[in-house]
Amino acid sequence: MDFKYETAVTLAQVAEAAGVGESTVSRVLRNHGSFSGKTRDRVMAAVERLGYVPNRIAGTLASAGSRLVAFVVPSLSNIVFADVLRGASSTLEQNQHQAVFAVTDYDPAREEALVASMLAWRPAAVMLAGYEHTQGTVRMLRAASCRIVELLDIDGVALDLAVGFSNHDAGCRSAHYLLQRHYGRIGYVGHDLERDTRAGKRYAGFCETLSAGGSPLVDREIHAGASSVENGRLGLERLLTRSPDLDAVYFSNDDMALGGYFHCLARGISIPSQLAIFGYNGLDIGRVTPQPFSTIRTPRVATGQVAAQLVVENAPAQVVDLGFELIEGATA
Amino acid sequence: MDFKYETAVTLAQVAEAAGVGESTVSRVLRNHGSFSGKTRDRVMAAVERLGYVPNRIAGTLASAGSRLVAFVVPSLSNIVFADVLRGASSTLEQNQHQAVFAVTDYDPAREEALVASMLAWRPAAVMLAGYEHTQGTVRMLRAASCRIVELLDIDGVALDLAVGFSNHDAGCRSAHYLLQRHYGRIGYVGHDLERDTRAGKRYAGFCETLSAGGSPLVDREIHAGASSVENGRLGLERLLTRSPDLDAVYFSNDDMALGGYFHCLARGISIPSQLAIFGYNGLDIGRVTPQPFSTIRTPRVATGQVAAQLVVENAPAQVVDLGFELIEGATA
DNA sequence: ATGAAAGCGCTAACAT
DNA sequence: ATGTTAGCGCTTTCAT
Repeated sequence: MDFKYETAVTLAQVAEAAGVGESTVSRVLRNHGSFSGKTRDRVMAAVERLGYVPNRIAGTLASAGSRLVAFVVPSLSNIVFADVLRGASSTLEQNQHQAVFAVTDYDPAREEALVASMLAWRPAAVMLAGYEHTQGTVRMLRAASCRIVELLDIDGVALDLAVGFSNHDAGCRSAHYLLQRHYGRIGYVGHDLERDTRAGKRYAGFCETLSAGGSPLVDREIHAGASSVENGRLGLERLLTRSPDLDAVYFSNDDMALGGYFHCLARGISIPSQLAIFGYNGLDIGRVTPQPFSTIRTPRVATGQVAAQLVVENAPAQVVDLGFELIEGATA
Repeated sequence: MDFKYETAVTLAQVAEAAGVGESTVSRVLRNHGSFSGKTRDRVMAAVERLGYVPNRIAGTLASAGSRLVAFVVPSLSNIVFADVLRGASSTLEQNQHQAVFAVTDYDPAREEALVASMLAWRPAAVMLAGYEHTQGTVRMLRAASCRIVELLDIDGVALDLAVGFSNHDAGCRSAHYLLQRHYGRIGYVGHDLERDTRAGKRYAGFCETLSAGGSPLVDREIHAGASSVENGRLGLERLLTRSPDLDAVYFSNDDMALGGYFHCLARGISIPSQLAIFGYNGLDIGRVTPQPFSTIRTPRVATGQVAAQLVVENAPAQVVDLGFELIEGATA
């Protein structure tokens, strides 16, 4: 079977059908410049009749102004990035921009390759997660004439725009909370901190605050792989095998914490009396568990929205701190 | 502060710097046609020196062959679509294609608008969820000279390519399983079936099989909103208030089922002896709960991969049934 | 208010 | 093996 590669209707054909010049059609379609109501009607009629769909490839090339926004995110399965994309995509749509994306799997080298390939589309902006990029990535981005937005992190020096919150502070706040509640033998269960540098920053802040408070971290279990509910469960199991006398555990995020929570349920460990659990992200699921999670809620959708807004209005370089909110649940 | 809108380096500049013609540079860059090793080195050196990044906008316009693939998905927060995108995006990348996306929020009218806007990029293919589209959407897609891929559903007539599995059959299989296990008073908890038509097909198949088996559905609770863990919990609570004597409940998917599971945990309802729970999707999280979920695992990532592969190789129109797998967990 | 014509940066014949 | 030359389908001056 063969496919209909009928050449699409072009603006020139519309112009001819409407009996006007090409530029007139262009003006009418973009509602820019002047034209009479009569011509507009004629043009629109022709557009309708022929089923004309403007070719943005050509339009972009001619006007040198791209309406593409490139997202280079570590993962799509991670609800965090899905939320950011969702927030951004509605704002972008409303402003006639298009989202293009690529997934790095938390690999900086892949990020570099993907940024290169994205830049070939001459996007209006490139959106990245966090501050940790290869030299090559930074060089390319600097050389490109597009906006750069670093998302979900503000602990560092921004290349251009940055929208998010301080992961380091989030770690500190979590530690404060636990100390305040008189937990004293605290452990940590996390995933690959080298790759997820934002989790690394939270961990660092958490440990600093614990130490400053006189109750340094007792033990930790760090899984080399990605964050997941399963790894959280496994991590807590291992941690408790080594250090059964912990009274609280900080998880690298809510997914991991949920795994820990399941482990406790399965083993009959009562929460929080025997063991307190503290997470990060404030996922919806943590509000539906039999005991709502103690965690930190991050403004993920808002991060996407604000980032998109700044790009759309071509705002000056700046760092926007959206903050976060500590949720006092029932698990710690 | 102002931004560096330095005009980017063009192929012509590279050609000049390398002392060769434009087409030679083009050939070298695309590794197509013939050129000497010497010239290749000269060209590559110039590319490197100038930091040249090819402009795909121009390239696409000139070659009339787009390497964009447009995804119009109902939701990104739903892990199902994130998985499909993930599967597709790696395959696409390997073949120098780019994914563009837009989110419909399960609204057919938005789908139509977004398809129109996507078509303006002259994509090589448009990927959609399922078969239910507005007349306008179908007309536009038919008129466009691009491949159309309908994902995650094969219960219907495909426009061009379709990759997925039968949701209707999945519903039937689930019912069979429950009947076989001698559950007899069966209920259903679901979300908006009008919008999520695939869930609707499962529901239909499920009910048919139950009736045929002599144990028609006893009661159902359908939440008007989207699927979520919270709505699953709420739904089960309501259902049990009305029909406390059910012995099994089928959920529209694992997210909803997880909510139901949490409800049981919170209320001390023992699973599966007091109440059996059956889900759909086979999410990872369902394997980590204290009792692994009884559910149906769907090939989401594979759906994305296969769809991308077919597009890349411009395969003839066809329907690919990837099937599904029933997982005998501990909840039913 | 409208049309003509010159590009935008590249690819793809067609020469040589 | 390499250069020359038309476009691709628009937008954008610049006339009129």
